[in-house]
Amino acid sequence: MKKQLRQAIKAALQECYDQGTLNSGVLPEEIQLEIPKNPDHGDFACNLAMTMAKVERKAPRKIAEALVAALQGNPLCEQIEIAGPGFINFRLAASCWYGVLDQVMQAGADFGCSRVGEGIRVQVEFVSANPTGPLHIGHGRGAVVGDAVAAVLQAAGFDVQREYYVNDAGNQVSILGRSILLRLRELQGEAIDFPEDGYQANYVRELAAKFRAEQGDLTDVPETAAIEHCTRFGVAEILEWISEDLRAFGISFDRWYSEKSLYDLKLVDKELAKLKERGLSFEHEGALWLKTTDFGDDKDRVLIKSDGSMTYFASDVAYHMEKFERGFDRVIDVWGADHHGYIPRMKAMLAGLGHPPEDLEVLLIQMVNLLRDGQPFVMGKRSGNFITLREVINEVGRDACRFFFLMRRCDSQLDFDLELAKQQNSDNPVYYVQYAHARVCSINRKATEEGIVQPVLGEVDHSKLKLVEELALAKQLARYEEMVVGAALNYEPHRVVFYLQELAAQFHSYYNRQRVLVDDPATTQARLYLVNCIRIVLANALQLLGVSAPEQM
RNA sequence: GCGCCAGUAGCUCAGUUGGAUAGAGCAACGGACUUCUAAUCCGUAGGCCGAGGGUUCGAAUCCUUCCUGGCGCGCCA
Repeated sequence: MKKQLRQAIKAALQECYDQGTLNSGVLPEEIQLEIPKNPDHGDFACNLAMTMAKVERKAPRKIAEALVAALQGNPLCEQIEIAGPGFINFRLAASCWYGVLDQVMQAGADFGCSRVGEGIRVQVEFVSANPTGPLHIGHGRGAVVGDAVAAVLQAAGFDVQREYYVNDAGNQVSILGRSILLRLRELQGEAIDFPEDGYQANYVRELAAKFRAEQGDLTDVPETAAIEHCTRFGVAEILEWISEDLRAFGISFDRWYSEKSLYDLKLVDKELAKLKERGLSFEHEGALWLKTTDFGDDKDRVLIKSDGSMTYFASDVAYHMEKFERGFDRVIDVWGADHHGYIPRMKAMLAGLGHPPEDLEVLLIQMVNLLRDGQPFVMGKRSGNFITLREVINEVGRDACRFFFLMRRCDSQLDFDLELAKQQNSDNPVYYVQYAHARVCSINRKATEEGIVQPVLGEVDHSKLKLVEELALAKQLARYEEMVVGAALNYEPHRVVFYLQELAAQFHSYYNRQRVLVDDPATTQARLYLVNCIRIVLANALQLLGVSAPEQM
């Protein structure tokens, strides 16, 4: 719809030049059309006359007059007005808007999908929590946002892969291994002195007990090998928990990428060699550094420590180089906001290798403040005082939980009060939206009871839809695809949430004011058609968020 | 000290990438169930968009200086 109008304006502009009513000959790159807040200003407003005032050296209103003269008689438009400082306001014919109903019916579950991202390969890496303990609430937010970002990108036609990076190498997991081993010794009756930096939580004891039951006591095994055994066991077990938790949340990954495999396959060495070859790394005081300051970082960064061990950064560099070698055009990382200091060095690394830094997009997910009855929960993996994501999902439900996490822009902090989220049962916006869907289903059930046949595509008399709220609903549906594209290009799934709330509100209002099943069969058919289009769009949008669309509530 | 994010109604937040009179939801107040589901709807009230300065036809939005809150600034992961 917007495209057609834009095309018409472009043609009108050309006509003005041909006829000499406008002279600059400048063709703007993009003609901006926006949906005005105030419905009195029409369906679309165009600011072209104002932006052209400078090059054209004419008053905006004069330019607008010339354009409007050229646009007269266009069948798309019912009314064209010049308003305010020089806006051109378009009101489209109702028949244009009701055309989208047929598009919704025809496309069904695919309505809203587009091809703007066609042929572009995108990887979304998210969660990627260390496999040293169960997921907590902060991971949950990143998980849902990452999943929804991937979903809107897919809907916009991008070729998307979801990946989880498993930090199964390095210090943290070997601390886990040592912690398990110590608990194992404890089970064997040894008095142990549990270190400060060990994992104190109870699940480590459970892992030790399970290890003992399955693999025995490790009595004659040398310490380093024993720790390694425990590490592998612990990582595998915990990854199992994590993937179960994510499944419960409706999230699955195309690939789980092991950090350890980077080392096993010598990929880290290989990528570091490439950096050296390009003169991007240098030795200093026995360590190997990456010269990130040449590309906007404020310090150079260590890749190999003077004791010969690799930093985390080294494997991250190798991992991201490898991502691009796999052929992704764009790589999206979803991180906790506390890692934001890491972005400049990653972008610097890419720039050094000749990639435009924009190819890597880092989404920072701000903290979740977990509360219960207004009291803050102090979280810490090692202290053992935390609520797992699983417990939260069990307590407040998957739909409410996902919806809640997606309601805000990810770069603002989120207070999550468990009692509030549960208590909100009737006030929670997720039910409001789901209820709208269930209500349409209920109308359909009633229609079937009364022997009314569902309307068929192409056999509906749109002219029976005469009310302003019906037209407004059709316009809202027409906006859906563009909203999804915007959410995808900006990585902002919360737009889908706000759209859903608007559409549901419009529907509820309509429902309360008008009956769908009325005496006149043609009107009944037209209204059934309209509300079922609404149902389809509600379901499609909820699907993007990973929230269910119940038929009955 | 330097950097990142945020600051909009009493509370929680949107704000179409610079557009016209700044919007929702809670909370408050007043109404609507003999109807396809009241988990709903209708109405009232609520504002110095953190503060100052700048950019222009036009600023909550862009630039700048402050203020407040959160988070970072290791040869930790």
